[in-house]
Amino acid sequence: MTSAARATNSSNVIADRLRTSIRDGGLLPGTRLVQEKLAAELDVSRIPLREALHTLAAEGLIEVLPQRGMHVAELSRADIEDLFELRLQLEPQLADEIVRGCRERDVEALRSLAEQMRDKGADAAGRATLNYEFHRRIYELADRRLSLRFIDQLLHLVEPYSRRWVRSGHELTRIDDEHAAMVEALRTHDAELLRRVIVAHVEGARDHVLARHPG
Amino acid sequence: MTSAARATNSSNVIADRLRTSIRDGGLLPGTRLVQEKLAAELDVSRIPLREALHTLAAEGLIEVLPQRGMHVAELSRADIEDLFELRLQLEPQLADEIVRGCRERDVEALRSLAEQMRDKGADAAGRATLNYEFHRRIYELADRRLSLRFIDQLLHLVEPYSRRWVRSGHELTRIDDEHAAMVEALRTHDAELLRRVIVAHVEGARDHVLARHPG
DNA sequence: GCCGCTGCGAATGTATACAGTCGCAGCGTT
DNA sequence: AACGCTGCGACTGTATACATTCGCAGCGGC
Repeated sequence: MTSAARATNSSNVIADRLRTSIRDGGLLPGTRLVQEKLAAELDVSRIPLREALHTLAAEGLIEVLPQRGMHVAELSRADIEDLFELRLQLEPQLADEIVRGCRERDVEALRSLAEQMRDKGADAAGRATLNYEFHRRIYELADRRLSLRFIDQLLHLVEPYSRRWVRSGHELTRIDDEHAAMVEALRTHDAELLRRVIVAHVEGARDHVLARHPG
Repeated sequence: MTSAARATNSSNVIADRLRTSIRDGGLLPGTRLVQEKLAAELDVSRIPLREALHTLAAEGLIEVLPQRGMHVAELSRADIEDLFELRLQLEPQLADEIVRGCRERDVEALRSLAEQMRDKGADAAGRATLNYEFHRRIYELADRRLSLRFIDQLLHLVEPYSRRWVRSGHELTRIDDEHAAMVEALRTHDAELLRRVIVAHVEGARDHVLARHPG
Protein backbone atom coordinates (compact mmCIF):
# COMPACT_ATOMS: atom_id res chain seq x y z
CA MET A 1 0.00 0.00 0.00
CA THR A 2 2.74 2.46 0.92
CA SER A 3 4.80 1.74 -2.15
CA ALA A 4 1.87 1.21 -4.48
CA ALA A 5 3.33 2.45 -7.74
CA ARG A 6 0.31 4.56 -8.41
CA ALA A 7 0.35 5.21 -12.11
CA THR A 8 -0.46 8.82 -12.38
CA ASN A 9 -3.03 10.06 -14.82
CA SER A 10 -3.15 13.79 -14.87
CA SER A 11 -6.62 14.03 -13.28
CA ASN A 12 -5.18 12.74 -10.03
CA VAL A 13 -2.14 14.94 -10.22
CA ILE A 14 -4.33 17.96 -10.81
CA ALA A 15 -6.64 17.00 -7.96
CA ASP A 16 -3.65 16.74 -5.64
CA ARG A 17 -2.32 20.10 -6.70
CA LEU A 18 -5.68 21.75 -6.17
CA ARG A 19 -6.16 20.11 -2.78
CA THR A 20 -2.76 21.34 -1.73
CA SER A 21 -3.54 24.84 -2.92
CA ILE A 22 -6.76 24.92 -0.96
CA ARG A 23 -5.02 23.50 2.07
CA ASP A 24 -2.15 25.93 2.17
CA GLY A 25 -4.12 29.03 1.32
CA GLY A 26 -3.27 29.51 -2.34
CA LEU A 27 -6.96 29.14 -3.18
CA LEU A 28 -9.24 30.74 -0.62
CA PRO A 29 -12.85 29.72 0.03
CA GLY A 30 -15.16 31.48 -2.39
CA THR A 31 -12.59 31.78 -5.15
CA ARG A 32 -14.19 31.39 -8.53
CA LEU A 33 -12.60 28.60 -10.57
CA VAL A 34 -12.68 29.56 -14.23
CA GLN A 35 -11.85 26.46 -16.17
CA GLU A 36 -9.91 27.93 -19.04
CA LYS A 37 -7.85 30.14 -16.79
CA LEU A 38 -7.07 27.34 -14.35
CA ALA A 39 -6.25 24.97 -17.19
CA ALA A 40 -3.80 27.49 -18.62
CA GLU A 41 -2.19 28.07 -15.22
CA LEU A 42 -1.75 24.35 -14.61
CA ASP A 43 -0.79 23.76 -18.24
CA VAL A 44 -3.37 21.08 -18.92
CA SER A 45 -6.52 20.98 -20.98
CA ARG A 46 -9.98 21.38 -19.55
CA ILE A 47 -10.99 17.72 -19.68
CA PRO A 48 -8.68 16.31 -16.99
CA LEU A 49 -9.09 19.54 -15.04
CA ARG A 50 -12.85 19.09 -14.97
CA GLU A 51 -12.45 15.52 -13.81
CA ALA A 52 -10.25 16.69 -10.95
CA LEU A 53 -12.77 19.37 -10.07
CA HIS A 54 -15.56 16.80 -9.91
CA THR A 55 -13.43 14.73 -7.55
CA LEU A 56 -12.92 17.70 -5.25
CA ALA A 57 -16.60 18.52 -5.50
CA ALA A 58 -17.45 15.07 -4.18
CA GLU A 59 -15.05 15.70 -1.32
CA GLY A 60 -16.86 18.91 -0.48
CA LEU A 61 -13.92 21.16 -1.29
CA ILE A 62 -15.55 22.69 -4.34
CA GLU A 63 -19.11 23.64 -5.14
CA VAL A 64 -20.63 23.30 -8.57
CA LEU A 65 -23.36 25.59 -9.82
CA PRO A 66 -24.50 23.98 -13.04
CA GLN A 67 -24.15 26.32 -16.01
CA ARG A 68 -22.63 28.90 -13.72
CA GLY A 69 -19.25 27.66 -12.74
CA MET A 70 -17.46 26.25 -9.76
CA HIS A 71 -15.89 27.86 -6.73
CA VAL A 72 -13.95 26.83 -3.66
CA ALA A 73 -16.48 25.80 -1.03
CA GLU A 74 -17.23 28.11 1.85
CA LEU A 75 -18.24 26.63 5.19
CA SER A 76 -20.82 28.30 7.35
CA ARG A 77 -20.43 28.44 11.09
CA ALA A 78 -22.89 25.55 11.37
CA ASP A 79 -20.78 23.54 8.93
CA ILE A 80 -17.68 24.16 11.00
CA GLU A 81 -19.43 23.09 14.18
CA ASP A 82 -20.60 19.97 12.39
CA LEU A 83 -17.11 19.34 11.05
CA PHE A 84 -15.52 19.43 14.50
CA GLU A 85 -18.26 17.20 15.90
CA LEU A 86 -17.35 14.68 13.23
CA ARG A 87 -13.66 14.95 14.01
CA LEU A 88 -14.38 14.37 17.68
CA GLN A 89 -16.44 11.32 16.85
CA LEU A 90 -13.95 9.78 14.46
CA GLU A 91 -10.42 10.64 15.46
CA PRO A 92 -10.13 9.77 19.19
CA GLN A 93 -11.78 6.44 18.45
CA LEU A 94 -8.72 5.32 16.51
CA ALA A 95 -6.23 5.76 19.34
CA ASP A 96 -6.08 2.07 20.24
CA GLU A 97 -5.44 0.88 16.73
CA ILE A 98 -2.95 3.65 16.08
CA VAL A 99 -0.86 2.61 19.04
CA ARG A 100 -1.14 -1.01 18.01
CA GLY A 101 0.04 -0.24 14.47
CA CYS A 102 2.82 2.13 15.46
CA ARG A 103 6.44 1.10 14.88
CA GLU A 104 9.65 2.76 15.96
CA ARG A 105 10.29 4.35 12.60
CA ASP A 106 6.75 5.82 12.59
CA VAL A 107 7.48 7.54 15.89
CA GLU A 108 10.64 8.98 14.41
CA ALA A 109 8.95 10.18 11.25
CA LEU A 110 6.24 11.88 13.27
CA ARG A 111 8.70 13.45 15.65
CA SER A 112 10.56 14.82 12.67
CA LEU A 113 7.39 16.29 11.16
CA ALA A 114 6.43 17.87 14.46
CA GLU A 115 9.87 19.43 14.79
CA GLN A 116 9.95 20.69 11.23
CA MET A 117 6.64 22.30 11.92
CA ARG A 118 7.89 24.01 15.03
CA ASP A 119 10.81 25.34 13.01
CA LYS A 120 8.51 26.90 10.44
CA GLY A 121 7.61 29.64 12.86
CA ALA A 122 4.88 31.77 11.30
CA ASP A 123 5.11 30.36 7.77
CA ALA A 124 1.45 29.46 7.56
CA ALA A 125 1.53 27.58 4.26
CA GLY A 126 4.52 25.52 5.31
CA ARG A 127 2.91 24.70 8.62
CA ALA A 128 -0.37 23.75 6.95
CA THR A 129 1.27 21.13 4.78
CA LEU A 130 3.28 19.67 7.63
CA ASN A 131 0.28 19.74 9.92
CA TYR A 132 -1.75 17.82 7.39
CA GLU A 133 0.98 15.26 6.86
CA PHE A 134 1.44 14.82 10.58
CA HIS A 135 -2.20 14.02 11.23
CA ARG A 136 -2.58 11.97 8.13
CA ARG A 137 0.41 9.82 9.05
CA ILE A 138 -0.91 9.25 12.51
CA TYR A 139 -4.30 8.13 11.33
CA GLU A 140 -2.80 5.93 8.64
CA LEU A 141 -1.35 3.79 11.42
CA ALA A 142 -4.85 2.60 12.32
CA ASP A 143 -5.16 0.67 9.05
CA ARG A 144 -8.80 1.62 8.53
CA ARG A 145 -9.30 2.46 4.92
CA LEU A 146 -12.71 4.10 5.07
CA SER A 147 -12.15 5.95 8.31
CA LEU A 148 -8.93 7.31 6.90
CA ARG A 149 -10.68 8.45 3.77
CA PHE A 150 -13.27 10.38 5.73
CA ILE A 151 -10.81 11.88 8.18
CA ASP A 152 -8.66 12.93 5.27
CA GLN A 153 -11.60 14.78 3.80
CA LEU A 154 -12.29 16.46 7.12
CA LEU A 155 -8.70 17.57 7.51
CA HIS A 156 -8.76 19.17 4.09
CA LEU A 157 -12.07 20.86 4.73
CA VAL A 158 -11.01 22.39 8.01
CA GLU A 159 -7.57 23.56 7.02
CA PRO A 160 -8.53 26.87 5.35
CA TYR A 161 -10.30 27.91 8.52
CA SER A 162 -7.60 26.76 10.88
CA ARG A 163 -5.05 28.65 8.84
CA ARG A 164 -7.16 31.74 8.89
CA TRP A 165 -7.32 32.15 12.61
CA VAL A 166 -4.34 30.42 14.05
CA ARG A 167 -1.78 33.17 14.11
CA SER A 168 -0.83 34.09 17.62
CA GLY A 169 2.44 32.71 18.87
CA HIS A 170 0.71 31.35 21.90
CA GLU A 171 -1.63 29.27 19.79
CA LEU A 172 1.20 27.98 17.63
CA THR A 173 3.06 26.86 20.73
CA ARG A 174 0.02 25.08 22.10
CA ILE A 175 -0.38 23.15 18.84
CA ASP A 176 3.27 22.19 18.66
CA ASP A 177 3.22 21.05 22.27
CA GLU A 178 0.19 18.87 21.66
CA HIS A 179 1.86 17.32 18.64
CA ALA A 180 4.87 16.56 20.80
CA ALA A 181 2.55 15.01 23.37
CA MET A 182 1.07 12.75 20.69
CA VAL A 183 4.52 11.61 19.66
CA GLU A 184 5.34 10.91 23.27
CA ALA A 185 2.14 8.91 23.74
CA LEU A 186 3.06 6.87 20.68
CA ARG A 187 6.59 6.30 21.91
CA THR A 188 5.28 4.90 25.19
CA HIS A 189 2.42 3.03 23.50
CA ASP A 190 -0.07 4.80 25.73
CA ALA A 191 -3.35 4.61 23.85
CA GLU A 192 -5.43 6.26 26.53
CA LEU A 193 -3.07 9.22 26.71
CA LEU A 194 -3.09 9.50 22.94
CA ARG A 195 -6.86 9.52 22.90
CA ARG A 196 -6.99 12.29 25.49
CA VAL A 197 -4.44 14.40 23.63
CA ILE A 198 -6.35 14.01 20.37
CA VAL A 199 -9.56 15.11 22.05
CA ALA A 200 -7.85 18.11 23.59
CA HIS A 201 -6.19 18.95 20.30
CA VAL A 202 -9.41 18.89 18.29
CA GLU A 203 -11.38 20.70 20.97
CA GLY A 204 -8.68 23.32 21.18
CA ALA A 205 -8.81 23.88 17.44
CA ARG A 206 -12.59 23.97 17.49
CA ASP A 207 -12.78 26.54 20.27
CA HIS A 208 -10.12 28.69 18.72
CA VAL A 209 -11.73 28.70 15.28
CA LEU A 210 -15.31 29.10 16.44
CA ALA A 211 -14.42 31.94 18.79
CA ARG A 212 -13.16 33.91 15.83
CA HIS A 213 -15.41 32.80 13.01
CA PRO A 214 -18.23 35.21 12.17
CA GLY A 215 -21.86 34.16 12.04
CA MET B 1 -32.44 23.55 0.37
CA THR B 2 -35.29 21.15 -0.29
CA SER B 3 -36.62 23.09 -3.26
CA ALA B 4 -33.25 24.10 -4.61
CA ALA B 5 -33.97 24.17 -8.34
CA ARG B 6 -30.88 22.17 -9.09
CA ALA B 7 -30.12 22.82 -12.71
CA THR B 8 -29.15 19.47 -14.00
CA ASN B 9 -26.00 19.03 -16.01
CA SER B 10 -25.73 15.54 -17.29
CA SER B 11 -22.72 14.63 -15.12
CA ASN B 12 -24.93 14.81 -12.06
CA VAL B 13 -27.75 12.91 -13.68
CA ILE B 14 -25.36 10.18 -14.73
CA ALA B 15 -23.81 10.03 -11.27
CA ASP B 16 -27.28 9.61 -9.76
CA ARG B 17 -28.18 6.85 -12.16
CA LEU B 18 -24.97 4.98 -11.46
CA ARG B 19 -25.36 5.37 -7.71
CA THR B 20 -28.87 4.00 -7.95
CA SER B 21 -27.68 1.07 -10.04
CA ILE B 22 -25.00 0.20 -7.52
CA ARG B 23 -27.47 0.58 -4.67
CA ASP B 24 -30.18 -1.63 -6.09
CA GLY B 25 -27.93 -4.34 -7.45
CA GLY B 26 -27.88 -3.50 -11.14
CA LEU B 27 -24.11 -3.02 -10.90
CA LEU B 28 -22.43 -5.48 -8.58
CA PRO B 29 -19.11 -4.90 -6.80
CA GLY B 30 -16.23 -5.82 -9.06
CA THR B 31 -18.07 -5.08 -12.28
CA ARG B 32 -15.75 -3.66 -14.86
CA LEU B 33 -16.91 -0.29 -16.15
CA VAL B 34 -15.95 0.06 -19.79
CA GLN B 35 -16.43 3.67 -20.71
CA GLU B 36 -17.59 3.33 -24.29
CA LYS B 37 -20.02 0.57 -23.47
CA LEU B 38 -21.46 2.40 -20.48
CA ALA B 39 -21.70 5.62 -22.45
CA ALA B 40 -23.63 3.85 -25.16
CA GLU B 41 -25.98 2.22 -22.65
CA LEU B 42 -26.69 5.52 -20.94
CA ASP B 43 -26.80 7.34 -24.27
CA VAL B 44 -24.26 10.01 -23.39
CA SER B 45 -20.73 10.65 -24.50
CA ARG B 46 -17.69 9.66 -22.53
CA ILE B 47 -16.84 13.10 -21.20
CA PRO B 48 -19.75 13.62 -18.80
CA LEU B 49 -19.69 9.92 -18.00
CA ARG B 50 -16.07 10.16 -16.92
CA GLU B 51 -16.87 13.15 -14.76
CA ALA B 52 -19.62 11.18 -13.06
CA LEU B 53 -17.27 8.25 -12.56
CA HIS B 54 -14.72 10.51 -10.91
CA THR B 55 -17.42 11.74 -8.56
CA LEU B 56 -18.33 8.20 -7.56
CA ALA B 57 -14.66 7.35 -7.21
CA ALA B 58 -14.28 10.14 -4.66
CA GLU B 59 -17.26 8.67 -2.82
CA GLY B 60 -15.56 5.29 -2.72
CA LEU B 61 -18.14 3.56 -4.89
CA ILE B 62 -15.78 3.08 -7.80
CA GLU B 63 -12.10 2.34 -8.01
CA VAL B 64 -9.83 3.76 -10.64
CA LEU B 65 -6.77 1.95 -11.91
CA PRO B 66 -4.99 4.51 -14.04
CA GLN B 67 -4.52 3.34 -17.61
CA ARG B 68 -6.39 0.17 -16.72
CA GLY B 69 -9.97 1.10 -16.24
CA MET B 70 -12.50 1.50 -13.49
CA HIS B 71 -14.66 -0.99 -11.63
CA VAL B 72 -17.30 -0.98 -8.95
CA ALA B 73 -15.51 -0.99 -5.60
CA GLU B 74 -15.35 -4.18 -3.59
CA LEU B 75 -15.21 -3.95 0.18
CA SER B 76 -13.11 -6.36 2.19
CA ARG B 77 -14.37 -7.74 5.46
CA ALA B 78 -12.17 -5.22 7.26
CA ASP B 79 -13.74 -2.43 5.21
CA ILE B 80 -17.21 -3.59 6.18
CA GLU B 81 -16.30 -3.72 9.85
CA ASP B 82 -14.88 -0.23 9.53
CA LEU B 83 -17.98 0.94 7.71
CA PHE B 84 -20.32 -0.23 10.45
CA GLU B 85 -18.07 1.29 13.11
CA LEU B 86 -18.44 4.59 11.31
CA ARG B 87 -22.19 4.22 11.08
CA LEU B 88 -22.36 3.50 14.80
CA GLN B 89 -20.30 6.57 15.54
CA LEU B 90 -22.22 8.93 13.30
CA GLU B 91 -25.85 7.92 13.13
CA PRO B 92 -27.04 7.51 16.73
CA GLN B 93 -25.37 10.80 17.57
CA LEU B 94 -27.95 12.64 15.47
CA ALA B 95 -31.01 11.37 17.33
CA ASP B 96 -31.52 14.55 19.36
CA GLU B 97 -31.37 16.88 16.42
CA ILE B 98 -33.52 14.60 14.30
CA VAL B 99 -36.29 14.66 16.88
CA ARG B 100 -35.93 18.40 17.22
CA GLY B 101 -36.23 18.93 13.47
CA CYS B 102 -39.06 16.47 12.93
CA ARG B 103 -42.49 17.78 11.89
CA GLU B 104 -45.80 15.99 11.59
CA ARG B 105 -45.55 15.66 7.83
CA ASP B 106 -42.08 14.14 8.16
CA VAL B 107 -43.47 11.43 10.41
CA GLU B 108 -46.15 10.71 7.85
CA ALA B 109 -43.71 10.57 4.95
CA LEU B 110 -41.48 8.16 6.84
CA ARG B 111 -44.38 5.99 7.92
CA SER B 112 -45.42 5.78 4.30
CA LEU B 113 -41.94 4.79 3.17
CA ALA B 114 -41.72 2.13 5.87
CA GLU B 115 -45.07 0.70 4.85
CA GLN B 116 -44.26 0.72 1.16
CA MET B 117 -41.13 -1.16 2.02
CA ARG B 118 -43.01 -3.77 3.99
CA ASP B 119 -45.31 -4.21 1.01
CA LYS B 120 -42.41 -4.89 -1.33
CA GLY B 121 -41.99 -8.34 0.14
CA ALA B 122 -38.91 -9.93 -1.34
CA ASP B 123 -38.36 -7.40 -4.15
CA ALA B 124 -34.78 -6.63 -3.19
CA ALA B 125 -34.19 -3.74 -5.59
CA GLY B 126 -37.41 -2.04 -4.62
CA ARG B 127 -36.65 -2.45 -0.94
CA ALA B 128 -33.11 -1.13 -1.41
CA THR B 129 -34.32 2.14 -2.87
CA LEU B 130 -36.98 2.64 -0.23
CA ASN B 131 -34.59 1.67 2.51
CA TYR B 132 -32.11 4.24 1.32
CA GLU B 133 -34.75 6.94 1.08
CA PHE B 134 -36.08 6.11 4.52
CA HIS B 135 -32.73 6.49 6.21
CA ARG B 136 -31.71 9.47 4.16
CA ARG B 137 -34.92 11.30 5.02
CA ILE B 138 -34.48 10.62 8.70
CA TYR B 139 -30.94 11.92 8.77
CA GLU B 140 -31.88 14.96 6.72
CA LEU B 141 -34.00 16.09 9.63
CA ALA B 142 -30.87 16.77 11.67
CA ASP B 143 -29.88 19.67 9.42
CA ARG B 144 -26.21 18.81 9.45
CA ARG B 145 -24.84 19.23 5.99
CA LEU B 146 -21.49 17.50 6.37
CA SER B 147 -22.71 14.68 8.57
CA LEU B 148 -25.45 14.00 6.07
CA ARG B 149 -22.98 13.92 3.23
CA PHE B 150 -20.84 11.34 4.98
CA ILE B 151 -23.73 9.21 6.14
CA ASP B 152 -25.11 9.29 2.64
CA GLN B 153 -21.84 7.92 1.35
CA LEU B 154 -21.85 5.20 3.98
CA LEU B 155 -25.40 4.16 3.12
CA HIS B 156 -24.48 3.81 -0.52
CA LEU B 157 -21.33 1.87 0.27
CA VAL B 158 -23.07 -0.64 2.50
CA GLU B 159 -26.13 -1.27 0.41
CA PRO B 160 -24.69 -3.85 -2.02
CA TYR B 161 -23.64 -5.98 0.94
CA SER B 162 -26.86 -5.58 2.87
CA ARG B 163 -28.80 -6.56 -0.22
CA ARG B 164 -26.63 -9.57 -0.73
CA TRP B 165 -27.32 -11.22 2.56
CA VAL B 166 -30.64 -9.96 3.75
CA ARG B 167 -33.02 -12.45 2.28
CA SER B 168 -34.69 -14.47 4.95
CA GLY B 169 -38.22 -13.45 5.79
CA HIS B 170 -37.31 -13.26 9.43
CA GLU B 171 -34.61 -10.71 8.74
CA LEU B 172 -36.92 -8.64 6.57
CA THR B 173 -39.49 -8.56 9.33
CA ARG B 174 -36.92 -7.47 11.88
CA ILE B 175 -35.86 -4.58 9.65
CA ASP B 176 -39.41 -3.47 8.98
CA ASP B 177 -40.24 -3.62 12.67
CA GLU B 178 -37.25 -1.49 13.53
CA HIS B 179 -38.23 1.05 10.93
CA ALA B 180 -41.69 1.18 12.45
CA ALA B 181 -40.10 1.67 15.85
CA MET B 182 -38.14 4.63 14.51
CA VAL B 183 -41.29 6.20 13.16
CA GLU B 184 -42.96 5.68 16.50
CA ALA B 185 -40.04 7.27 18.34
CA LEU B 186 -40.31 10.26 16.02
CA ARG B 187 -44.04 10.53 16.52
CA THR B 188 -43.60 10.69 20.29
CA HIS B 189 -40.48 12.89 20.05
CA ASP B 190 -38.51 10.37 22.06
CA ALA B 191 -34.89 11.06 21.17
CA GLU B 192 -33.45 8.50 23.54
CA LEU B 193 -35.65 5.75 22.16
CA LEU B 194 -34.75 6.77 18.62
CA ARG B 195 -31.08 6.61 19.46
CA ARG B 196 -31.43 3.13 20.90
CA VAL B 197 -33.40 1.88 17.91
CA ILE B 198 -30.81 3.26 15.51
CA VAL B 199 -28.03 1.52 17.43
CA ALA B 200 -29.93 -1.74 17.42
CA HIS B 201 -30.74 -1.36 13.74
CA VAL B 202 -27.17 -0.75 12.68
CA GLU B 203 -25.78 -3.44 14.97
CA GLY B 204 -28.35 -5.87 13.66
CA ALA B 205 -27.33 -5.13 10.08
CA ARG B 206 -23.66 -5.40 10.98
CA ASP B 207 -24.01 -8.76 12.69
CA HIS B 208 -26.14 -10.15 9.94
CA VAL B 209 -23.80 -9.05 7.17
CA LEU B 210 -20.56 -9.99 8.92
CA ALA B 211 -21.86 -13.41 9.89
CA ARG B 212 -22.31 -14.22 6.22
CA HIS B 213 -19.51 -12.29 4.56
CA PRO B 214 -16.46 -14.38 3.64
CA GLY B 215 -12.94 -13.49 4.74
C1' DG C 1 9.31 -26.85 -22.86
C1' DC C 2 10.00 -22.38 -20.69
C1' DC C 3 11.07 -17.69 -21.02
C1' DG C 4 11.14 -13.34 -23.27
C1' DC C 5 10.18 -10.36 -27.26
C1' DT C 6 7.19 -8.22 -30.69
C1' DG C 7 3.15 -6.47 -32.71
C1' DC C 8 -1.65 -6.01 -32.81
C1' DG C 9 -6.08 -4.76 -30.66
C1' DA C 10 -8.81 -2.66 -27.23
C1' DA C 11 -9.63 0.72 -24.01
C1' DT C 12 -8.11 4.74 -21.62
C1' DG C 13 -6.22 9.62 -21.66
C1' DT C 14 -6.19 14.14 -23.85
C1' DA C 15 -6.90 17.89 -27.06
C1' DT C 16 -9.47 20.61 -30.30
C1' DA C 17 -13.71 22.26 -31.79
C1' DC C 18 -18.43 23.37 -31.47
C1' DA C 19 -23.03 24.09 -29.14
C1' DG C 20 -25.71 25.94 -25.45
C1' DT C 21 -26.53 28.82 -21.47
C1' DC C 22 -26.18 32.64 -18.49
C1' DG C 23 -25.48 37.44 -17.32
C1' DC C 24 -24.91 42.04 -18.22
C1' DA C 25 -24.63 46.36 -20.78
C1' DG C 26 -27.01 49.42 -23.52
C1' DC C 27 -30.84 50.93 -25.84
C1' DG C 28 -35.63 51.98 -26.22
C1' DT C 29 -40.17 52.53 -24.32
C1' DT C 30 -43.59 54.21 -21.09
C1' DA D 1 -36.41 58.04 -14.25
C1' DA D 2 -37.57 53.17 -13.98
C1' DC D 3 -38.51 49.08 -16.33
C1' DG D 4 -38.05 45.57 -19.74
C1' DC D 5 -36.06 43.93 -24.06
C1' DT D 6 -32.29 42.62 -27.04
C1' DG D 7 -27.87 41.36 -28.47
C1' DC D 8 -23.21 40.55 -27.42
C1' DG D 9 -19.56 38.29 -24.79
C1' DA D 10 -17.79 34.96 -21.68
C1' DC D 11 -17.92 30.65 -19.95
C1' DT D 12 -19.66 26.11 -19.29
C1' DG D 13 -21.30 21.62 -21.42
C1' DT D 14 -20.68 18.05 -24.91
C1' DA D 15 -19.14 15.59 -28.96
C1' DT D 16 -15.80 14.02 -32.24
C1' DA D 17 -11.26 12.82 -33.16
C1' DC D 18 -6.58 11.65 -32.08
C1' DA D 19 -2.65 9.93 -29.05
C1' DT D 20 -1.06 6.78 -25.70
C1' DT D 21 -0.86 2.91 -22.84
C1' DC D 22 -1.64 -1.68 -21.46
C1' DG D 23 -2.40 -6.62 -22.07
C1' DC D 24 -2.24 -10.64 -24.52
C1' DA D 25 -1.44 -13.81 -28.35
C1' DG D 26 1.90 -15.71 -31.11
C1' DC D 27 6.46 -16.38 -32.51
C1' DG D 28 11.31 -17.17 -31.80
C1' DG D 29 15.36 -18.17 -29.07
C1' DC D 30 17.58 -20.54 -25.28
